[in-house]
Amino acid sequence: MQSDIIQQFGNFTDYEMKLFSVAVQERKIFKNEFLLQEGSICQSLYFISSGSFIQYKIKDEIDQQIIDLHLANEWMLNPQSFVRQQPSETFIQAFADATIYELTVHAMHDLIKQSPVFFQLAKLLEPAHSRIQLFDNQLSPGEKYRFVLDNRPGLLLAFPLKMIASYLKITPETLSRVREKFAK
Amino acid sequence: MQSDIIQQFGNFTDYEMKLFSVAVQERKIFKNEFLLQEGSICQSLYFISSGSFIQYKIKDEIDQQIIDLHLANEWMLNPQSFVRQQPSETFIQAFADATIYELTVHAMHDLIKQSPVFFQLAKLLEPAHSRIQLFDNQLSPGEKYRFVLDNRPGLLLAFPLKMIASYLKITPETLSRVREKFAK
DNA sequence: ATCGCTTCTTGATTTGAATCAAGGGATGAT
DNA sequence: ATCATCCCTTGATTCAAATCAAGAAGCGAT
Repeated sequence: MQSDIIQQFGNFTDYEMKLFSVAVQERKIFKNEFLLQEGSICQSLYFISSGSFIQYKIKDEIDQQIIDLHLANEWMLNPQSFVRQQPSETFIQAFADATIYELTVHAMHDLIKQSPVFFQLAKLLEPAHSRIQLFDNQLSPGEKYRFVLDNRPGLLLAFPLKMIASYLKITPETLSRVREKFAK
Repeated sequence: MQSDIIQQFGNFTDYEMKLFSVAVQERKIFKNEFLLQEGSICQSLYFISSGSFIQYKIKDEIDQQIIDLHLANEWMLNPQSFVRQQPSETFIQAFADATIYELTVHAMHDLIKQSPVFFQLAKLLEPAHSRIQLFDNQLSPGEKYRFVLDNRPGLLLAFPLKMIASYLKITPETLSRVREKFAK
C-alpha cells in the first residue's frame, strides 16, 4: 500500500502515514510516455509501483546518454531540477507500462509543515541516491558491472545491455567482454 | 555579515535574516584541524568566511583521494553524511587557518519550522552542488581543467596542483601536460 | 649552508578501453 | 517467407592517459 512506501525513511505514526496516503496520487503510465521533458521543471517525486523508466540526456542527434534506470519499488526524480526548480536536462520516459505514485513538491512541503519527520524525504534529493558510488569513485568496467550485479541485479532483466552500458558509461563492446569474464 | 550568506538562496525578510544570524555560530579553525572525521556524522553546514579546506577519502595507506576543495565564501559539508545522518567516508580538514559560520542540522530544522523559506537551504544538500558537471559527465583532462579555469579559478591559487589533479581524478603528470597546452 | 622533502615538469613505455569492422541470431513488418 | 533492423558478440587496431623514471626548482628545518 501507499503507506509502506515511506517506511524506509524512518518511523511514522499511523496519522503521519495517513497524511502521506492523502498527499500522493496514483497514476497509470504507458510505455514511451514522458514524465519529464528536457527544459521543463521536475515538480514531483515518483514512486514506481510497477513498470520501469529510463532517464537520459540527448548526447547528439543520434544517441542518448542514460543517466539512470528506474525499476519498480524505487523512487525516481531528477534531483537537480527538483531541488532547484529549474529546467531539467534529462528526460524521464516509461520503458514499460507502469503504475506510479506521485508526490508533488507542494504536497511534500505541506507534509513537512505538518510533521518534520517528512524532512526525511530529503534523502531522495541526493542525486542517484544509493548509486552514488558509480559516480564519485572512478571504477573500472569490471567494477561497474560488479556494482550492478551486487546492487541492482534487476537492471539486467529489465533493460537491454546497451542501455546498461550507457548507464555505466562504457561501450556495449566493453560490457560484453566484461560479462564474458564474469561468466567464467 | 552573516545575513549576506544566505542571500544566494532567495529573498529573505529582515526578520528571517535575523533568525539566521542567531542560528549560526562563528568559529576559528587552525590549519590541519578537522571539522569532520571519517566515521563520524556530519552534523553541520559550514560557511567559510576565510581560509580553505580539503575534503578527502583515504585511498590506501599512502594516498588521499581529494573529493572536494573548499574556498572562502563557499558552503561546505559532506552531503551524504549530513542528509542521512550516517558515518562519513570523508575527512574535512583545514588547509589554511580559517573562520567559519556553523549551522547545525538542529538549528537548520528549527529555521525551517519557523519559516519554510529556509527550505531553500536544501540546495546545499546536492552533492558537489555547482560542481555536478565534473561528476556526471565524463570529461577529458583538458575539459576538466577548462572547467576549473571557468568555474573555480581560485583553486589554482589556493591549492597545489597535485591536489587539484586528485580532485579532477587525473594524474599530476597529465595535469602538467594539459596546462602546458593551455599556456600556448 | 646543507640536507631532505615536496612540487612540478618532461620523456619513454605500457595498458586498457574506445573505435572500427564484421557477423550471427532474434524479432518484427510487409 | 523474406527482408530489414536490432541486439549482442568477437576480433583487430588505435589512442589517450597511466605508469615508470628522472631531474630541476623551491622550501623548511636544523
